[in-house]
Amino acid sequence: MTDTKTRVMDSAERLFAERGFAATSLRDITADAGVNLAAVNYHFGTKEALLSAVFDRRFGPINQERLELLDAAECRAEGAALDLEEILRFFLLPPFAKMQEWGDAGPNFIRLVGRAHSDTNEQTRASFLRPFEGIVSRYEVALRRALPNLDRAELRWRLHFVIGAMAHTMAWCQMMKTPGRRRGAPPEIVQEALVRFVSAGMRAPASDRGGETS
Amino acid sequence: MTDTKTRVMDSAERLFAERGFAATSLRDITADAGVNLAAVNYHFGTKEALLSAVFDRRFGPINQERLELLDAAECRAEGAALDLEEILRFFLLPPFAKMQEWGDAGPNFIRLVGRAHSDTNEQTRASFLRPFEGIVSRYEVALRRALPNLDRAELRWRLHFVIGAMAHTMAWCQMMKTPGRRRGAPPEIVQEALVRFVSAGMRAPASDRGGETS
DNA sequence: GTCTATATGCGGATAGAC
DNA sequence: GTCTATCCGCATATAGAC
Repeated sequence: MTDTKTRVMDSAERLFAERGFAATSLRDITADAGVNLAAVNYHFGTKEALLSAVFDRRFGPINQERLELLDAAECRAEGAALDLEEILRFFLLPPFAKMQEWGDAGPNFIRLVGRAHSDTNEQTRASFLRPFEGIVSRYEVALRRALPNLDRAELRWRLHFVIGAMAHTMAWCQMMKTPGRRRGAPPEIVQEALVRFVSAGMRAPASDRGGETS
Repeated sequence: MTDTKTRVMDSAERLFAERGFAATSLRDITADAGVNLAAVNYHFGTKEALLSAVFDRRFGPINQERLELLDAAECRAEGAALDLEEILRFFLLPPFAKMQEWGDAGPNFIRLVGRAHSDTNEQTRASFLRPFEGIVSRYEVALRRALPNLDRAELRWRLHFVIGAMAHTMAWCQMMKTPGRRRGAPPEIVQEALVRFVSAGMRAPASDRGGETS
């Protein structure tokens, strides 16, 4: 039996992902976790603080891996521009890699993050979107070096589309096959398909003025 | 002064898009609309029925246009396969075209739909996702004809990524410039960028086994 | 740290006058 | 069709015993 705090976070993670934050009551969570209602306020203070705790526990590690992979590769490259597909791989794959590391609890969090990407609430933005935007800026610089002929605004929009494809895949990650399920492709197949798709999208011929070719 | 029913739907549309369904109370809506609380139950019955009404009002026309554009083009082609980019244009552009037709109220609904794409609630699925899935199946057939060498499962996933890129762009459509705003690109620019991006993604070289080249 | 009990307010929905 | 007033349950959060 794991400890109360962890049990609450696990249940919250799953229920927030399935029903959304506002539609999930603390009673739903504590009933699911098999703990007392008052334990939530004792351990976390408020419902919003619980949401932040749920994000912080797993989103930090994902983003740290994103940064470390990029840093390490840039260090190895000694000033040369990185390969486009490599950069996209570093950006896209950590969520799915961690999902598999985390076992049964992984998909819950990944779904939650997938949905959070289209969330405009101020509470979600604070604990989720703000740190993510730092990552995006960092990758935007790397991508600009890999695609030096692509118009800056166009690159920003394409990065936006990359995030959309990734977020949607995360939100519906239950469509991927895990060892126990019948339907759906294994995560590795989907990940590779995603990388191929967005790599080609980033390299698309540009509009009439200002061209990127290869 | 427009009629009460319309005012309620307009406010609901905006607030559902901004805060989400569960986080928006009927009191928020009626206060924003400047109508009496009881009017909601008189005109719509329940809060869920109001949500359905909000979807039905605008999502039907969008999907009808998607179908009509595809039908008309297939009719003109007289049995020949359509061009990939043309198909994607028919699928992707109606939401944005309608958004601009609808003026100030347009972006609210488009954001709502963008968020709904990653919603797994049963209530949202019923009034939104089910009809959409019919459209997707129809387009999947057309795409398979345009990309006959692409593996079927791979095509499904790529269509999934297309939807993700589109949904994310819809959810953040306030980033596009409308006549009165300073920042952001005009919608036409973004739409074209999206079409170019996903067209290239769909045509990406396939994995080792089973290839699609041009 | 964990429980019971409860304060306090907001939620959707309705009754019934006009 | 529109209003006021209200029912009633559920929400978050807390007090205080153990």
